[in-house]
Amino acid sequence: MPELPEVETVMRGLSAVLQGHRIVEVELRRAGLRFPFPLGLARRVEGRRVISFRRRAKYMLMRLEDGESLLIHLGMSGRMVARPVGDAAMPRLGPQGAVSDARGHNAPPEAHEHMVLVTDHGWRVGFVDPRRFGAVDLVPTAEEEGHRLLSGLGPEPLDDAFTPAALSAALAGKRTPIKAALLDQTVVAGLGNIYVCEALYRAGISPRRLADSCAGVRAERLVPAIKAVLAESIGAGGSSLRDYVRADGEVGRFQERFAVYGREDEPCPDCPGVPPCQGIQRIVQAGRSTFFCPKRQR
DNA sequence: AATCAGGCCTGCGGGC
DNA sequence: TGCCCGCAGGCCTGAT
Repeated sequence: MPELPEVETVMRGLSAVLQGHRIVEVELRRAGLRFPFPLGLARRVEGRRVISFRRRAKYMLMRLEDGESLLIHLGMSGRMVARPVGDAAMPRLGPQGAVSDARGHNAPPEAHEHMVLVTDHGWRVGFVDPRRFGAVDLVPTAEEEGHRLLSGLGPEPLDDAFTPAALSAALAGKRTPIKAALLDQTVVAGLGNIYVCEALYRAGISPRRLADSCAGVRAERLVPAIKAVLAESIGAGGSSLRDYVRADGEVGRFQERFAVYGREDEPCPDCPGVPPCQGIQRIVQAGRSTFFCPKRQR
């Protein structure tokens, strides 16, 4: 589910619930996810106050007092759910960070809720991840960037440092299709299958074009397209291909604005009617679906 | 060094 | 209605 805009939205939802509060208990329902939970996870988090949050690519970092950060990655199917303890209303933090249906606090735990943080202000925040491709780790706050999952990441696409020149340098010499290059987190960090498709569409670049040939003038179109689609999605609360609700009670709605993703055989929104384009095509690249308009994207 | 297929897991929707 | 198959938003590993 979660690419950069979704992780950003979830992180903001978590921040609204947790920042400034103390974790009084950590419940672990299994030994780990993609890899084992860090040694002493519960002991090292319990009793600590949550200082702040930040996001790096698709990773969330929850800074705790005493200098450690809880790193959370949602993988493909991860989401956060939050509910006040002992209250009739039971908000949930969906993939976008938040609140939905009501269940009694004695209701059985949600399926695949692998870790729960209980706070001193009476909230339970759970990490639900059916496919278990997610990850949890602890890292010294001063050494976050050196964590093995973060150290190799490329630039943040919304940072000023992510410029056409920087992207061109990263693409130069790459003999792989631009679609695959943009999914490479060392080139730019945080894009996934959906937003790569959408950004290439906006930039009018074929997903099959060699990455090397996108350095230069095409990067001048690609970088603003990437920034725009991410910023618009964050502004819409991310996209939800499943049901979920945010902390403010709104669902992420950006999926309604996808131009190409998941729209095989639908007309391309920007092609003029005559002669009609053949519509959005789906192809498979590196084992993943790519959606694009062959007429508009060259 | 760079690139790609395969694997990790479970759930869901479409077709029969 | 029910079963089976293909597919899914990420990322790491190993083979080439």
